[in-house]
Amino acid sequence: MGRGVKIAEVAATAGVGVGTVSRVINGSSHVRDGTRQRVLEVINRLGYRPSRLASSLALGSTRAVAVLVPFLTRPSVAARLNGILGVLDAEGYDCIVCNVETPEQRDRNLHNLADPHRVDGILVLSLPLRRHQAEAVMAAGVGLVLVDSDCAGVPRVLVDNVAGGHLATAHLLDLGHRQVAFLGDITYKGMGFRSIPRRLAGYRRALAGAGITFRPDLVRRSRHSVDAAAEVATQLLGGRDPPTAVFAATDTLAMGVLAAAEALGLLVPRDLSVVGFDDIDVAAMVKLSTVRQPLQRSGEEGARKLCSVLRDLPVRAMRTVLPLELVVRSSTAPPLVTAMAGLREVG
Amino acid sequence: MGRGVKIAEVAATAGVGVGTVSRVINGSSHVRDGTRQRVLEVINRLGYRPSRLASSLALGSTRAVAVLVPFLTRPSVAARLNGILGVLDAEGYDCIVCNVETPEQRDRNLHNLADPHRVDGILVLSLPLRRHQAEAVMAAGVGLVLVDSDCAGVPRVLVDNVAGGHLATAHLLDLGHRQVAFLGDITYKGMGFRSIPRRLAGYRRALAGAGITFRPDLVRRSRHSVDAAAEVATQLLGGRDPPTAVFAATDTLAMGVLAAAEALGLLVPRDLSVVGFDDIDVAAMVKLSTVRQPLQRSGEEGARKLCSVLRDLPVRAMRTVLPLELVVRSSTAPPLVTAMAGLREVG
DNA sequence: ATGAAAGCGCTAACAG
DNA sequence: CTGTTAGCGCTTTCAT
Repeated sequence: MGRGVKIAEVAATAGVGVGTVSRVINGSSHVRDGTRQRVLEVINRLGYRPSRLASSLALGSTRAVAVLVPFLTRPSVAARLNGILGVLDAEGYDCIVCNVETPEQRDRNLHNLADPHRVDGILVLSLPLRRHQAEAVMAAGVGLVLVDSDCAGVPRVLVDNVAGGHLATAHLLDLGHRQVAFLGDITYKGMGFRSIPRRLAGYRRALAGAGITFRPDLVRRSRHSVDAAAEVATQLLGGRDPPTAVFAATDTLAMGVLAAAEALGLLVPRDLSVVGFDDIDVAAMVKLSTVRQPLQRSGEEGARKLCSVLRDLPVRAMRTVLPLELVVRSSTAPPLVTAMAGLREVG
Repeated sequence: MGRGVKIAEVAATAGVGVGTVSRVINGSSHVRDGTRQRVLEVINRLGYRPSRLASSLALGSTRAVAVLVPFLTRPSVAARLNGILGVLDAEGYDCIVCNVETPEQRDRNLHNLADPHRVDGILVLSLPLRRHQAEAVMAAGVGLVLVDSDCAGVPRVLVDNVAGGHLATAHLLDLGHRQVAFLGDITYKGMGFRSIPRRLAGYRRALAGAGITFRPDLVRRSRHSVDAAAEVATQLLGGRDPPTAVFAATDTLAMGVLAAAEALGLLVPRDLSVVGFDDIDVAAMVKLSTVRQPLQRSGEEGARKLCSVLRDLPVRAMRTVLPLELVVRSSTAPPLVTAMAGLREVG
């Protein structure tokens, strides 16, 4: 054990040149077996460990990638990040995580991470990039891949949120609901998340497809927390001509709707149907019907894609669209009127 | 804009030496104002950006720290990590996140992260370290701080889990419960988390303090997921001589108990009281009484502590104990028998 | 105040 | 197969 043992010392002790030691370390085949043993022995005896910085500088690669994530504490984000870390670890990359909560943070990070020799690549989660930002990164020779976000010319993995919004809404419509509300989140000034507006588009499309006129008063927004959603939902459900069903753009928002319903004494799904989006862990717990998207897998695919980029391998698909799936649990049912009509018919 | 502009080119263009350019970049005061302007102008014109690796190597510091986290997707972990990232970002450190799910991963990471010039410091979350591991890291000149984990001689921030377990149990006992169960998680082979065993110790101490004999059959374990906990809780509650209350060692486990109760048709808190631990976001949502620990803050304190270590500042406290607080919501109430006795008295 | 030069520790091309 | 040497790009004495 020795502090600060350098390759030269190992070479000298083993009676070889530094080149040979380097070859041994990096598993080059062009080293006689005896020599290798001797070097290895000295390395162990001296407790030598190569300097990461030095080898990275010589190699011209940091063997690290950064991931830009908005709101790390959201379960959906953590799930994606989990997938990313898994493959990056397996591929031997360090993963620098940058939590982003404001547009300034996003831009600052995006800029700084493009510094020479800072990271080999960047994975951006959910945050839409402007063309020039993406180009700046790539022009700097830094690999770039987007997850849950879109930008032409940049490798990306995403889901069809319009289809997802349609899926959720159509489920409610098929059940017989005619007053279906939409609960989205407020636009985080400047962050420009695109997923939720797209889900809203899907909602409108489904309505139109069913010949139902869009009621702007049934579209609400709240901050992205259970409490905030509950508050907004309380107003919505307590107002005049309330909906019999609501499509909440994320499971977290749906939780708020559920809480509001309970507080108002509404039984779900008897008095109110609710469908969410994402299928985070708690969704199953509260038996929420929801649109499931492969969160962890999106992270894995994105990370794999980045690894390809970094190895200069051809990216298999510039744009990978992951499947969405409606998971029906017990937060959705036909509206009371329909159910009663059914009874009447039967009777 | 130029790809690969190096400091020498800037120096040449500005008609100065590289030393001067370096001084300008790093804000050294010993540069004439005119010179500084000229250099700055050239830097901008050429689009020069210093190489992170090169400066780090010269400086002998990576300006990066690693954080070892077990099970990133657990809400409590994400909350802590969020706190860590916040202060590290503010302090200008990159944060490499290493997710750890097995003892081998933990040991491998701990070993590799101690490579020279890999990171300046390591923050370990919840994972207990053996003395020799901690010493190896520190001996390698890498800063080390523990969060939610204990190890003499290492700066750390934690809570008193024994006291927490006592707090939760005493609350139930004070309510009049006499059959109080404990639900912990299975020992993750080799990971050796210590928090939950300590909470169990607090539970036993509270029982003893109330003169109640410990019933081993009331102590159960499950994997750390809502589903698994629900399964175990179902057996517990459906068995002979079931408890009237359960202290679940984490909120996630408590969720399982709640789910099991509902499935069995037990009303909470009328037929069963439940108290959890952590106070993660969902706890409020399901109105779970719980022992709150400052999750995000623990991360912040830990990160701050690490920053002190890295700056060779004296660490204010080797061992910071954060406060615990009982949050009573509506998952706890007196047991039915007691409530009825009370009624009788009144009547 | 500023230029020249010696590292920081390793990799890789080149010669042998 | 292996030793030597020239970088990788920046910081920092040490002179001037």
